[in-house]
Amino acid sequence: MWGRGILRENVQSSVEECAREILDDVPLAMRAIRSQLRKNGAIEISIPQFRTLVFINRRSGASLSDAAEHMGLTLPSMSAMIDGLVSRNLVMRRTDSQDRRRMTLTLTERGRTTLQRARESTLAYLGGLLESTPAADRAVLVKGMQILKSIFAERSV
Amino acid sequence: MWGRGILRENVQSSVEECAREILDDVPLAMRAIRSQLRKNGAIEISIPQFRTLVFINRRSGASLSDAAEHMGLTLPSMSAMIDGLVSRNLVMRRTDSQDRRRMTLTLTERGRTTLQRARESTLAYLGGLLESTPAADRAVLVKGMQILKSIFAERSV
DNA sequence: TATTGTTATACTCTATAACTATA
DNA sequence: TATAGTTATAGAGTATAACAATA
Repeated sequence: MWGRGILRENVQSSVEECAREILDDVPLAMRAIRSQLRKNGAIEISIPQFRTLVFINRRSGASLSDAAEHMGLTLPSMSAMIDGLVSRNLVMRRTDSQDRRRMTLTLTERGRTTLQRARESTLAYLGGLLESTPAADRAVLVKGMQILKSIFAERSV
Repeated sequence: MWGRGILRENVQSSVEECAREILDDVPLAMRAIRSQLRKNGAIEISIPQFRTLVFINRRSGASLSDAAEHMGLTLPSMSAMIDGLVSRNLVMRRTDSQDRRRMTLTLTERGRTTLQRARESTLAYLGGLLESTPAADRAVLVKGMQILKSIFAERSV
């Protein structure tokens, strides 16, 4: 079963080899995803915009600070990004009635459909690339991604 | 051996599941790498700059067009990026004596040391994160990265 | 005429510093 | 005074359109 595709013998790997592979391959994948996201048909969005929409979709009503912290951005940076999303009618920004310093963020209808279409189109693109990959390799890839996530999840979000 | 860490039973994976993991996890890893690269001590460089330095280091004397094609950028974009690297004394840009339309790119001494230091510092950061990861998981991660690379290598250079 | 690159212009992403409004 | 956010400003990264130089 193992060994049908790329996976072969090694069941251990040095820290150094692993770090090298991550540094070499993650940026490669990222660039492909980014360029795909930018030709999503009608409404183009960037990776930071996409990630922001994902966050607001999941945490509807979150504040600007919440979003900035999640994305690892400064408040002015997030404020500018939300400006762009609001001006494109993808996000609604309203003053919190409880604490009038806070801004609450929610997706517009257009924001929801844009997010969903971007996600589906990118998944379809990735799916196309994965069609010719053996299922066993895909399983290794999925496990690898989950391990990758577990490594970065604590520190960098 | 398998199953010591995160890896468990599934040896197959659907295209959809796999695509979802890639789309969710690659950007997460990318952000961590980027933020690390930006605090490399003395000389800060961005991911695109880092990748450009890597390319020029490997293909010393390559032209602007070569670099642009490798990075998937337009010529004006790459021209601007090289402007920045030249002004920071990391890259030398000279007219090719054979074909005077072409610019040949090489690293300066400072470019070489900057690249090496950035690479080592980022690898050290990744290595630190990987210390507590079981070696069996690291092996899966390495295989996963290699599969990831093979998927994107053809299409998106 | 085709290729290689640059300049002009514009928009997004990001930061720091200084500010306003609210608590 | 402390917190939430905006405005001012600046620099990198990216694109398209128009241009110049060379082949």
